[in-house]
Amino acid sequence: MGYSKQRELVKAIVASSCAHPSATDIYLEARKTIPDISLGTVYRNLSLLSQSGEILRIPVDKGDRFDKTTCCHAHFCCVKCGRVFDVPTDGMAALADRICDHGHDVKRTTLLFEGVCKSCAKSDE
Amino acid sequence: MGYSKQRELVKAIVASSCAHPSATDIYLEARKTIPDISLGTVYRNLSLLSQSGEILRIPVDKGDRFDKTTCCHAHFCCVKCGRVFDVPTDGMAALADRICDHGHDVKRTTLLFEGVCKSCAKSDE
DNA sequence: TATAATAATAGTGATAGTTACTATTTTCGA
DNA sequence: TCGAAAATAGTAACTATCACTATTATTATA
Repeated sequence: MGYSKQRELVKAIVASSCAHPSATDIYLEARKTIPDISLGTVYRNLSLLSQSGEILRIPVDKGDRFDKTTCCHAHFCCVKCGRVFDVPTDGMAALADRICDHGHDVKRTTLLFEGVCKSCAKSDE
Repeated sequence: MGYSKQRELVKAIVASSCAHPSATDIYLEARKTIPDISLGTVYRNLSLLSQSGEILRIPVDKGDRFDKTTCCHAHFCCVKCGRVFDVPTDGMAALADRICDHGHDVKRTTLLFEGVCKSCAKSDE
């Protein structure tokens, strides 16, 4: 994997965001810096970066979301507003180990909780 | 939700399968019994059945998969052959409880491991 | 049982997220 | 500096899923 300012930008946007942006979010943000960046380039780089482990792909109901890779954590996604929250957790590594004991090779772990977040529940009343 | 033989069939197919079939898998299987069942009907019933908790929807990389057991367990998906394995686990409910303590309302929990399964790793050598 | 209201269907078309393709441009080593 | 390799922009294609509509099946009721 060589260098391109587009890939650096995509990585920087994911790294600086706490909102778990979608590919389209990242595309729109990237266009502020490189106006003619193409959506395909954003998708390709998101795939490359998540394959190499530099960012994390979160498979949510409608389209994927992306996260900077910090330590192992889970996500909570509100089915109403679509926001994704981080959930610190431990014990997941132990579970993955158990699968590896069976001869499988775990490359990626996704723990996702979905429901209605506090503020959406409030605005429902 | 009333009755329809199409919905019964979709439910029966999911209930009798251990392979975590996709919507298309279920559609193809259903056509053996009801040749003119439509793909839209399969999708609609899969949505209805998973909403009512009669079956479980598993969001995998490419398209969703469905499972008969709705009791809490995780999945391991092989990125090579696409097969989905069940992973029994406990402690997930405790995690969901912790999120609820923050005022959120957890409706669905997805714990997905991805990697290369034993037999795919073997056939790689 | 007959019938009217309701729900579900088949078939088709539309949508959205994502990937593939190609000609052009950029990167980077020699 | 030059040329091979990689990356890009732009567009088109693909796939999973959902929406729409006329028709058919189910169900409640008289």
